[in-house]
Amino acid sequence: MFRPVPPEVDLVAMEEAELARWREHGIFQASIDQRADATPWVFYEGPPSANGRPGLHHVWARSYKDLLCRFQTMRGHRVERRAGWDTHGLPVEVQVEKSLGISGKDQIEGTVGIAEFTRLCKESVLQHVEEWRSVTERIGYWVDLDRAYWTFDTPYIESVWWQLKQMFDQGLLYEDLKVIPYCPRCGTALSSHELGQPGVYSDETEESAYVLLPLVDADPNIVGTATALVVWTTTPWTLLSNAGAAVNPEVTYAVANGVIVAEALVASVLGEDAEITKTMRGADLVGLRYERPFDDLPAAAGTDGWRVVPADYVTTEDGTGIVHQSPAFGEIDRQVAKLHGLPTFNPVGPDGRFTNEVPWLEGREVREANSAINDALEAKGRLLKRMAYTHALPHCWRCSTTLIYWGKPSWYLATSTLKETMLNANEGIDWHPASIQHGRFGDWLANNVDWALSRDRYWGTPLPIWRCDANHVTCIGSLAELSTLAGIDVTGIDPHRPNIDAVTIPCPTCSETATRVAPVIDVWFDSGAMPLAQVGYPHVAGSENSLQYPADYISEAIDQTRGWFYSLLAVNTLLGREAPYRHVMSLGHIVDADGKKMSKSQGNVIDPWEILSTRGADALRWWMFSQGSPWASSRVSFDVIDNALRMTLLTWWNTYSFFMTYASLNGFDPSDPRIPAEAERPALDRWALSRLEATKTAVTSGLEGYEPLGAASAIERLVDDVSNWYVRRSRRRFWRTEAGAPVEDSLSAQATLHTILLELSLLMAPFTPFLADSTYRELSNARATDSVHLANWPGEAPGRIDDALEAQMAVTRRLTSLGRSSRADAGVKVRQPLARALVFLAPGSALPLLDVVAEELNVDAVELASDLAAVLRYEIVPNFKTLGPRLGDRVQLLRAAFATLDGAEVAAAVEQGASFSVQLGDELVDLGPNDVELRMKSEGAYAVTRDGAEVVALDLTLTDPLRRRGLARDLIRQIQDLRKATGLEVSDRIAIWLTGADYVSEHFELIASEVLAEAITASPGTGASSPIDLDGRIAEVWIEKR
RNA sequence: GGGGUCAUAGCUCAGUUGGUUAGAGCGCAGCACUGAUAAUGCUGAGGUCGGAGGUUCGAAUCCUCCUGAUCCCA
Repeated sequence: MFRPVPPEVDLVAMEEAELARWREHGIFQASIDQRADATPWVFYEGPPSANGRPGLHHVWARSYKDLLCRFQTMRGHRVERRAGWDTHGLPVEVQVEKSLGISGKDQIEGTVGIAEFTRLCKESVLQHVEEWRSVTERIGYWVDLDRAYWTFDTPYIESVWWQLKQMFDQGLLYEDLKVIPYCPRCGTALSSHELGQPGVYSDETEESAYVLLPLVDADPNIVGTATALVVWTTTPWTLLSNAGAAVNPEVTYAVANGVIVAEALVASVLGEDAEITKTMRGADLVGLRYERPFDDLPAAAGTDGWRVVPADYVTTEDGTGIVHQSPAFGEIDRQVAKLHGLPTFNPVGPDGRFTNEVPWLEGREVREANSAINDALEAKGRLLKRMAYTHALPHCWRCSTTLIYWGKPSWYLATSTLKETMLNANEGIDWHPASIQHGRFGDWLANNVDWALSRDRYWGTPLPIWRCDANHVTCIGSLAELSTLAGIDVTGIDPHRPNIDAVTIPCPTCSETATRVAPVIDVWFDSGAMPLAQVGYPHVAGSENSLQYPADYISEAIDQTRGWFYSLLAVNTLLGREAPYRHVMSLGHIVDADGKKMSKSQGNVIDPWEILSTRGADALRWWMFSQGSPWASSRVSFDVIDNALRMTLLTWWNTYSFFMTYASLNGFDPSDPRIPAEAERPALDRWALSRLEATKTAVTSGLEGYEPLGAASAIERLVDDVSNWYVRRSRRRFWRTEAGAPVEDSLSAQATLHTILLELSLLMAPFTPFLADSTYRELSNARATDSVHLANWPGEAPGRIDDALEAQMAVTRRLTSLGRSSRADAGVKVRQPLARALVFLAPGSALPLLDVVAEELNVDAVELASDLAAVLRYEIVPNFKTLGPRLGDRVQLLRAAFATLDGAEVAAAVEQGASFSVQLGDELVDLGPNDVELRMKSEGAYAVTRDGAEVVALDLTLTDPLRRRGLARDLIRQIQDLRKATGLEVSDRIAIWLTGADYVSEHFELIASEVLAEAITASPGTGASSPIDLDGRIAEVWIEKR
């Protein structure tokens, strides 16, 4: 029934065989289908952007996703997992640009054309997805790749459109300026990534200006004799669009020389001798009105600008402490303006030159106009001073032109209006680690600003907004809706650019022709829309039934806090839905062995295939789950993975191989009626089963509680306990060669180990799905179509729990360890039997299994000693946990006071549960038995080792019989070595001739049985002999195979 | 520049609500075992818990600042 399994395992080959079998028999699909009516446990796959090869950090996230999905499946849930691919976005475009050897919008539109460009983008994504599929499969990440959602699919895009339309209809989608780093020569915005390129920032000298803003109708009680504010700007060209002045409400401002600046900056702005005539707080200045520096730009009726507004970001590090606000040319300015209702003016065109709104500067490049603007201010008496100022400015990496910050019309989502809703939703989310909830994520939500949605690019979901010349705006929710309005059927078109740009509609308001606005949308919206869009809601037939919302679980790396974790919440909050996920696991990053981030440029990237093709997926997965907290960043190297593999997986496999070897030899049958019931088995078996049960509980609660490390650690301990204690202590019970050995005992051991290994395969299934399945099927004699992944999570067997026995075994193992330490100290080998060991236990301790201690320590008797005073001295240690609260700072006196006590006397009192008193300073204090702990100090001739109150004392007295037994054992070991050296099989019988060992002749029978000798003859044999050194005496032995 | 997280043995990491002896594995040293054996076990050395203050009878643990790493944002 069982077949032998070699102790060496080729994990990679085994995994590939399992993969093939899973594929052939559709195990993944079966694991879902067989639970068709079960309660769903909903998982969302955060779509990876497939614009490059999958790295180790992707394997990391995918492993944690798979872990809990497999676990919950085995717990009896239906866990559908649809794969997804994030296909749009700038990184894809950049890659295509690179491969074409082009760069910039001019070349995309002029040389290549949008149609060809987007076609190439799609092709590029598809090319990488193949690699993703194969890594995904190889690591055993079960996710439905065949039904994957693709963000470029028409039903997906239509769902995104529909979702946007819901927001538009509620007035949550609007157009405003967005301030961006902009190259006026190339006419393009630069991404933050482009700004991060080396050499982008370099020093530039500009003519800065200290500008006077004359106060209008100011209350002298507030401003004293001041007639003007002073602002400083390094960009005088933005003064034409000045809309307000910002002060820090907390900063102190001063009146000097008739103007207002921050008190701390009076000397630097107005000179050392400027006299301060009045001071006030910034808050007092808020609301003051002033005359705008230039009035070329007409202000619309009702405009409420040119006043002082508060802004916390204003500092007194440079300038005047009052900051000129030009919302079209500074992102912070824009936000301040939005908050306080300041107007926005933008007299600068896309070419970076003034428009005809400012006739005297029309056509001039803005930075070049600074000097003329300062001249004009000076002529009007509005310039306090002008000076050259040098600072680092960003430059276009293509053409080296100095960038300007420029307000470009963009589309926004009004997320900030739903800030409170999102904060409330966040309260209901279970974060792992918990600190994210009110830390990184909570802070991000609390500081929420509206989502800049539009991107002036090509490869993305087109913004479904159509607009006519009269500026009437129409938002479209589907291709069908578009067809109706357009009067032609466009339901079959690819909705990407440029196709969609060609579709025009008569404006529903004025009937003039409306065309689509140019932008596509931020790819993060694509991913945030996935709960509805992955099923094509609401357009796709049946999508309302297949919609699963919200997710029970999502997991991604921590950088997704502001990425997918946010976009999911924002999109679905804007849709008026509850929080889209209940539990989140936020993962740390994988870094290299030196703690450095892995990056292509550093050349320290480990290709997952290097590990998968040499160690296999289970080794990689197990390392991930067992190495540390998922949310801490983890250093990876081949060494640490090998270690994890050896430590637990190979030990597990070795134990399994051991079982299979003897189960096969013995013809073990788990249904053998002679197998004793679990409760009737020997203590060692019941202990192992209790450990199994405790482990099961720990693994279950660890995975239920999103704490995989605790679960993995519990398994590590079990594997170690089973291999290095249970099997080690039970080995002889598996042999079945000793005549007259009770068959029930052997059957107990085999049945116990079988149960443990079988249930362990279930517990390991979510962690190491390959090894688990391979061992499970062998152990359960399952068919190829069966799988551990179709099995249910093992049920509880509370009857197995035996805390008392576990405590006994724990004491037993601690004493064994102490005894070995004693032997090591005394230099007496374990092979040498000793007459007795004395053990002393802590008060209230569980009783050790004395026969086990005796066997492990190779002593004839273990005595539970009650009086060790002869060999040991008592030490009394205060229990600070009880005494601290009671005595307060007097606990510091205890140490000295205890030194004066009679240890033996106090110990006697304590053991009887009596109290005693101690002098603390001038006070006599009564202490109860719980207030102290008894410990032992070694003294005397025994080999004594202690740990806390537990003590093992070995009687080192050696008698001649003991010595002879020791030598006999030595002889046995050396003959065994000879057997192996001469190439004998373990079951071969031999005959022995022996000289020079007569003094152990009383043990010849034992020796014969241990080395499988049919006879021992105390005379020389024939042929060559081997010398055996027995404690200095040389014996000669001849071995002959029978 | 702002915010988050982290810092524990040579290395990789645990450490539950604060309790006086801070643990594991690897590595290192020594020893043992020898019917899972190019496997395994045991024992040992090794830490002022990044630094400085504070709270407390008591701090790896709570608070503040500093230093460094890292992530996010500017």
